[in-house]
Amino acid sequence: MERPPLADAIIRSFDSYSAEVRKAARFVLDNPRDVALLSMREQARRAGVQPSTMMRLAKQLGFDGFEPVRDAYADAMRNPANSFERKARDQQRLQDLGGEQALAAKIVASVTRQLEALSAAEQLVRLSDAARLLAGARRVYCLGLRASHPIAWQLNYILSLVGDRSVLLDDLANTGSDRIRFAGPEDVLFAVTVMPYTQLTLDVVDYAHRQGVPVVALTDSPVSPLAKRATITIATTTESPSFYHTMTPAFALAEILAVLVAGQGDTETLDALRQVDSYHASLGTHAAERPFPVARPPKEVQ
Amino acid sequence: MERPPLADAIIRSFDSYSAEVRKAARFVLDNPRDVALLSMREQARRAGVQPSTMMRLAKQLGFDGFEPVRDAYADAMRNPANSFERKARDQQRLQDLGGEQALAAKIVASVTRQLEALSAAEQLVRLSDAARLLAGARRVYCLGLRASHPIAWQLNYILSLVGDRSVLLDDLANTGSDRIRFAGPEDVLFAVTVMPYTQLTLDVVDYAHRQGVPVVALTDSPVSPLAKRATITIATTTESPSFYHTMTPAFALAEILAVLVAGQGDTETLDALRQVDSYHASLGTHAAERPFPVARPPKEVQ
DNA sequence: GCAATTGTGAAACAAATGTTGCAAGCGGTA
DNA sequence: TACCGCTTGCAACATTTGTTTCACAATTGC
Repeated sequence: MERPPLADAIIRSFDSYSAEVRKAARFVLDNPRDVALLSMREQARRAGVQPSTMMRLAKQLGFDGFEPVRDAYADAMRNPANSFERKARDQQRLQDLGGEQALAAKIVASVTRQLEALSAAEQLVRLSDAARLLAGARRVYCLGLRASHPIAWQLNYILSLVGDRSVLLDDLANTGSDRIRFAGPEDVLFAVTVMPYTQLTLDVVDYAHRQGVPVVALTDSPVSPLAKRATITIATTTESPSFYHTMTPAFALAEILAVLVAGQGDTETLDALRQVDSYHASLGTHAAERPFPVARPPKEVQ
Repeated sequence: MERPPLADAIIRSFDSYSAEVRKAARFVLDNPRDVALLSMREQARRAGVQPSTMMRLAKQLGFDGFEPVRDAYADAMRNPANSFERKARDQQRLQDLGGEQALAAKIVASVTRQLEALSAAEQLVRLSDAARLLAGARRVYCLGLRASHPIAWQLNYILSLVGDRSVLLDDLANTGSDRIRFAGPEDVLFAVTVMPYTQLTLDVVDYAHRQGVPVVALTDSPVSPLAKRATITIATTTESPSFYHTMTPAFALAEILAVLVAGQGDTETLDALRQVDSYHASLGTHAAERPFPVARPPKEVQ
């Protein structure tokens, strides 16, 4: 299914839909396969919408009911964008369209391969060990400077959603890491740096290590200078076909780690999320479209 | 669906089936797609067989009923790339792992699949279009708040390595986006937000749009509120098996986009990188692990 | 050739499906 | 305030679904 049947039509008239119908349309756009594979009611459920709304969407698209819509999507799935054929064609197009898109595709391929490798057994063990360590900590100090900033920030952000134990060691006026002074053996320092290693990060980790603070290191090698000081080292790759190394695998790891740590909280996590939700609701932080990040009933949280 | 789920099992025991069940099995083998897309009764009709016979086939295959069979085929259709074999293997491994590691593995798998999708032809076209637009801009304003911060930050960071045209619209004291006042039609605003959309981001984009500033939007749907104001919309997914949506695909996109933009600079980019290198060398930002100054052309800079 | 076993078709079931109609809710207008 | 049109959720509808049951037919072994 290269281009889902009604995608264009939906996008074109999306603005004229009502709020609920939009939710339905969103679902259809995002999950074209499920339109054919799931019952309408099930789709309504997942889209967070009444079955009647799916009907309304179908009718607004000019159909008698939802079944014809399903049929359209089923047809599209029957003659598959023959993955073989299509890949060949895509490859061909890359050749034609020159270096830029080819480079982008190469990077995607490279990063994808690196991500896949993250599900190696030992990685998972490391991750869950690290999660347990972080979950048990009084406070979690997050440190990632320069290129590693997004990674540390992301961990701190997600942890901050579900509690107040996380501290981001970053600030204006070069005072970011000062708060590490208050860390002790019952805390944990989460530190990120990859080659070329940021000196300040190493220094702070060194200090924390001497103070007996356990360290979870996210870095690019088990023999990186960070790893030496770390209680647990999570290693990832940063290779990229371009001039700039990629931080995407590290970012993914931090995200997963954060989710695992939050998951250890269980009910407290859910409470905190609900609280975050109502907080932002009363502040009007978000454009009103759907409740906070809990996209679906959070039954998968553990 | 390279290899239909139960093909092997069916072929293996085909001979032991009765005449009617064989008809059913034959149909399943010949029309694997229809197994997922049609109702069981309809399949029975087409196979020239009673519904009960389909049931019997399912039970002979070791299932409780026909629905699980359908599910198996539906799963196979959802990610055509993943061969059945591989999925089975992954599934097996998940069983062996604890809930926590299983969740981690699931997230990795999900994100990997989403990343793969980024190399679709239209995505690449969008990316390179966006890159061209950004490369031609006088200034590039980067805006991403809350969960989208790492994405905007990353683009700004990489662009800052190779020039001084990038401005991050973020700051202390809620003054972050003020500088958008200076943007005009010869600049570009790069804005990121996903559901639930940050109101301030939408407002700023709105303002910039009215000022005639071209907008490159990185968001989660072609019908997101961001997309309406955007000159070019790059859409990505954020689904995750966990309670928190993933920003990893968006992060990867930003990284790639940044690299493409930097690549347009060519010689200037290389000059800038060399300069960055010597700058950090003289400040001692990085731990000297690598021979310094860089012997080879500096293709990797932090 | 008969009994026992197996395979088959038809009818019946509850559950789930697609669809419809209606009343309550909402925001804007007179 | 009363009214309007539009949107939304709910309950009900007739079908259709997957599944079970059972009587009958076919096949088998003796």
